[in-house]
Amino acid sequence: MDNMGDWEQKNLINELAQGMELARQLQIHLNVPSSSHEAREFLVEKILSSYEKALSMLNMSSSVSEPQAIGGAILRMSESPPSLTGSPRSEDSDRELKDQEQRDASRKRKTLPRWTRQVRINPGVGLEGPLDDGFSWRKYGQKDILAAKYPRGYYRCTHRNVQGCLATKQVQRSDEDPNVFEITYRGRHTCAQASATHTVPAPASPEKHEPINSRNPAQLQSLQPQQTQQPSQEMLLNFREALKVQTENLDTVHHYQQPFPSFGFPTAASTSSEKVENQVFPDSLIDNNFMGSFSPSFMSSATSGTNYFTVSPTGANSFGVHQNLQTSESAATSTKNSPTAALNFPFDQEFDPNFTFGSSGFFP
DNA sequence: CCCATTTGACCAGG
DNA sequence: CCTGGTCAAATGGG
Repeated sequence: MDNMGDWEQKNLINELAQGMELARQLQIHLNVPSSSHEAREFLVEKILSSYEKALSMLNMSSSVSEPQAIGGAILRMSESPPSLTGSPRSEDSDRELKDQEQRDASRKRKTLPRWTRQVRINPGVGLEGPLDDGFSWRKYGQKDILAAKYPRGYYRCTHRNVQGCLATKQVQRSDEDPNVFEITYRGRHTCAQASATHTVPAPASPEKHEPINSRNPAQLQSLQPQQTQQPSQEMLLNFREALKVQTENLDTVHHYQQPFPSFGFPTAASTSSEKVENQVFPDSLIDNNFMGSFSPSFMSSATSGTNYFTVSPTGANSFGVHQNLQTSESAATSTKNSPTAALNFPFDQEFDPNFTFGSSGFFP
């Protein structure tokens, strides 16, 4: 970051500023009922592409010099250059012909977007679990990967059967830095994750209701024909989570210190986005359109900083996400006999610092 | 009793 | 043939 040329930085700022401007426009559009779908869609597209550009700039400048040194952020699209762990594509095993839908899906899968996020957890303290992104995942497999010290965990969206949500993620602990997890997401969530605040008129299914305190970051961009899927979803989700916390705090305490100490939103809200959210953005809006949860001040501060996410046990706990939290927590704390679970520290595994990643296909 | 995780087998692509 | 990804029966926790 420091080594980013000014011109580059300028471009970046430019891009972000534009994104902000577009977001503002979108905001206006959203408040005008007569605004057309197309117009909104269009704006969203532009905003997304704007962020995409900005991100790629960041990635370029950071990866050229220090791949992940700064623990920086690193969202990568599949098209982007190699460098990432030699995890090639290879996918699509449409053996799941159970649904004809899934067939289409499997076909789609080839084109499914894939992006990787590196998450650094807080060392030291035992608990590392909550690499939680707000979605509930269900583990469906684990595999030892050649040339990788740690096994890779496979997760799919919990609501896959019910809603046909094809989102998937893989969690791979980094070889060199055990505090870093590479999480590869595949596909976008189409499920109306919990928080049936409104949405699905599902007849009060006797399901286990998430003990969600207030309401879970509703991740429902579902019915949107978004073909171009991007990491944005992921990021924005995090932003919203942060925002959510702010909102809550604003309700009660008007002076939040650090809702999430090491969550990677250091100077965020430096401008203290005060009541902006609640007023400017109606609830429904926030739930339905993730863009809506952007307050200019928050966005600018958040995006200008590093966009990597460090997870701290306590910090994430306060987010009130459970499913995942529970599982990972139990795995990490109660230390099961098997070295698995999303983010369980395989302390019980061999731990030889075999830093010779040069031998494997890590580097050409 | 229900449901998520575990774990070895299975499958398809390279 | 090897490897990564997924399935599904068994397992265990709540």
